[in-house]
Amino acid sequence: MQNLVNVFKALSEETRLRILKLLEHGELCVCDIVAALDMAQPKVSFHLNVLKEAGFLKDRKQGRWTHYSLDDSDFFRRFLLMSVLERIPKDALTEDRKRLMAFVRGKHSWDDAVRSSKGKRCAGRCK
Amino acid sequence: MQNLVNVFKALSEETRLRILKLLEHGELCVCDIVAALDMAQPKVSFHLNVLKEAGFLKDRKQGRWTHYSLDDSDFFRRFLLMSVLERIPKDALTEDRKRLMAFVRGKHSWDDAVRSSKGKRCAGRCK
DNA sequence: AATTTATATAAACATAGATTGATGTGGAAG
DNA sequence: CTTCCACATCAATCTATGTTTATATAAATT
Repeated sequence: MQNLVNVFKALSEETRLRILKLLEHGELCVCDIVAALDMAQPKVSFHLNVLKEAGFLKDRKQGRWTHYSLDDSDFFRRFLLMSVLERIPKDALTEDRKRLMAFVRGKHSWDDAVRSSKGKRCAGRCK
Repeated sequence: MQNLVNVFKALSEETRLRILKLLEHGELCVCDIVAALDMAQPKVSFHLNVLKEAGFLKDRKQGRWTHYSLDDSDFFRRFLLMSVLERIPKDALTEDRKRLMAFVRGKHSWDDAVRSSKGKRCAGRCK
């Protein structure tokens, strides 16, 4: 029963709903999410962990990066995710998406400029 | 968005899930729920109010009593209720039901004893 | 009107959850 | 093997939520 409670607890915080919505169209690394939400990194890591523990997210580690994505392995959670994502007002995430896109663009142009000379690094806010 | 958050917040507490489960088969007055949960009355009233504010319960006042029941007017909440009720392990509520039944039995036998002489009053733990 | 009963509300207190700032870890680059 | 970077974790603080005790309200009975 406590398990069920934790599922709902994970969904009862605005930051976490924003994270889920950001991940709607595919995986993102932590620094992407930090940039999109414009929040301190430990704060974001905290919420990512809550969502992961509750079974809503899975992570994939690759080198220095950790990529998070929606975990659709459980039917109940998947349904909850669906109804959450569709119920978040569209304009609530406009700024997040704007920041995310700007950040990702930054990463790519940086990559292009220094490709094969210095390798990859995180752009913009990651310093 | 905060509205959506509150829906999940209401479901992320064990006492409140127990209340919902108790109401699965029909309305109950506050004193019934207090007896079933074996908790202080203000505590129960607090949780009933959280569930009501979140749109999961409605109330019906009749004389000195307030009867609460599941509010099935909204589709989303109704679905949430369904999946919650079906996911609560059966044995988790055995004691609650036992206490509820004992209490309700108490009310009736008391009623029978004094019917039409003193009118109705709450039995057992309500003193 | 005074009293009793069912429930609600308020204030004080306790606990759990979230935020922040500092530090730790592990991989990759130099 | 040292440094840098992405991320995680920790300890301290702050805030929100739940609990308790006492009191208020309102209906019904006396």
